[in-house]
Amino acid sequence: MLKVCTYNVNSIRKRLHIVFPLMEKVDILCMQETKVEDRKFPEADFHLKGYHVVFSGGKARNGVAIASKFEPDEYFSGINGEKDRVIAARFGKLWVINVYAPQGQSIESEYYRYKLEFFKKLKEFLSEFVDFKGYYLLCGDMNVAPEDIDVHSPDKLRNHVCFHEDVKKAFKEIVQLGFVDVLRKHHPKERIYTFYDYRVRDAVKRGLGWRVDHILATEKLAEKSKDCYVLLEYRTTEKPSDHVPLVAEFEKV
Amino acid sequence: MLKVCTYNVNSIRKRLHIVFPLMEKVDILCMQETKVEDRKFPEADFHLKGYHVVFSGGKARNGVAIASKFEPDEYFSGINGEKDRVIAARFGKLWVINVYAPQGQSIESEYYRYKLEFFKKLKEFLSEFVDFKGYYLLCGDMNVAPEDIDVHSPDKLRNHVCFHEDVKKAFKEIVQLGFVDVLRKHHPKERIYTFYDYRVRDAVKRGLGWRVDHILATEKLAEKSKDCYVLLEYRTTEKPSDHVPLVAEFEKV
DNA sequence: GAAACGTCGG
DNA sequence: CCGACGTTTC
Repeated sequence: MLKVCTYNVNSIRKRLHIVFPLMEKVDILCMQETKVEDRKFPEADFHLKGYHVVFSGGKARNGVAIASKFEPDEYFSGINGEKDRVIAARFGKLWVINVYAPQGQSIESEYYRYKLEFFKKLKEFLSEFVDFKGYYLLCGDMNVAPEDIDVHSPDKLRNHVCFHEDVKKAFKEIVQLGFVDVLRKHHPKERIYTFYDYRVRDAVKRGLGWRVDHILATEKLAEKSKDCYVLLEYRTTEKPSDHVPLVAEFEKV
Repeated sequence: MLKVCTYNVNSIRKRLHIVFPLMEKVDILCMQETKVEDRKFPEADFHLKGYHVVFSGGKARNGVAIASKFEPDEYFSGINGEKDRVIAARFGKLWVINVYAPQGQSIESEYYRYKLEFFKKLKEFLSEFVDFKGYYLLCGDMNVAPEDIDVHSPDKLRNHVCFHEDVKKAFKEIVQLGFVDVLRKHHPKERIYTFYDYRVRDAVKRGLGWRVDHILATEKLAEKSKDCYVLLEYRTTEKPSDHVPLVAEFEKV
């Protein structure tokens, strides 16, 4: 069994106490918002624990990394001239593409236009790069809740940058290139959230969450998926990220 | 036996892991540089451990506090319109006056003039307030090393704001009002430091310290002093202050 | 070197 | 609320 996890760490340096216990449970960990320049990435800590890690980030914001129990055969980072939002690594026949999509701030803002542009560029990249007859995994913090079931109050949130029609459409176009939403394959109707905003008090207790982190697999790979679930305990330990790790299990490819 | 301690905590909120173990060893703890507004002072933590505490500070800088195992009979804070550099409490016949003197930045700076002015005002206050036939303790971070033996390199430091002639004179005038330097009573020739600057690497190991924290007693009280010593172990634990707690032991008054 | 704070961003 | 960072002070 192969376990792959996506987790927005909200600073890798402040989350090592969560990341290493998590690595004991999974084989490949895709991280977003590492918030660290490459030269300051805590690479040695991973090596000391016997893990491999590849990363790509800039100062203070964004940043992505993939940690793994086996060494990637190859990897690259960056699309569209930006190095801190996409990193991909190949493990044998499996390509793992890890994405941190822009949040977008507000519907009217420049950042939202940039977010929509990002999805357009990401779609172009994936159309080129992915062999939809192969084993490809697209995971990360997409900053999109695709359906009403994926947010706590859909009718109140239709103008939110992570739930607006335009961004849902942009995301859907990517899925429709040929991906399967692995969580929904196994839990089509369950309310499962991967993000509880720090700023809303007792968000977990009150169920005020979002499903914005995703694991998407090409069909051939999705056929091998056995389950997909969140690890909420990591959102409720000491000094948590405001995201929740999302795990998918696959038969070995 | 009564044990009184002076300790520049360099943020009370970041030093509770040191302050509470220290309180197990002493009866009265005078703290400087609490660096916290009164409304954010961690008063509840002291009460939870069964200690009394009085404090007076402003935002971010300075700030003084006195914690104790018995309740003070009375206390006040502030001299000269400044509330965050002096606090005093009476325990029966004993008055404890806790001071955080300005550092002074550099000999030429405005802050140094203010430092000299502070000592002048402090002297005036003490002349008025202290009954030199009674039991009074003046302790705190004075930011003055009174003699050559009190700094690691006297000849290199004659222009330092904590070792300049003018500030030594200002401090000496206060002592000569009628105080005894309790550490020097018991250890007249020993090199004992209470401060090792964070910025000098391996300062403790290399002996690059200063004696700028003091416990001064009126003569009647000094007669009852049994010993005075530093607790260097608290400068070498996890997350230390750059100062060292200084303890004086007295027969009960 | 370490602390508080203000600003920016999620 | 919780990050990173720049600034100020010691």
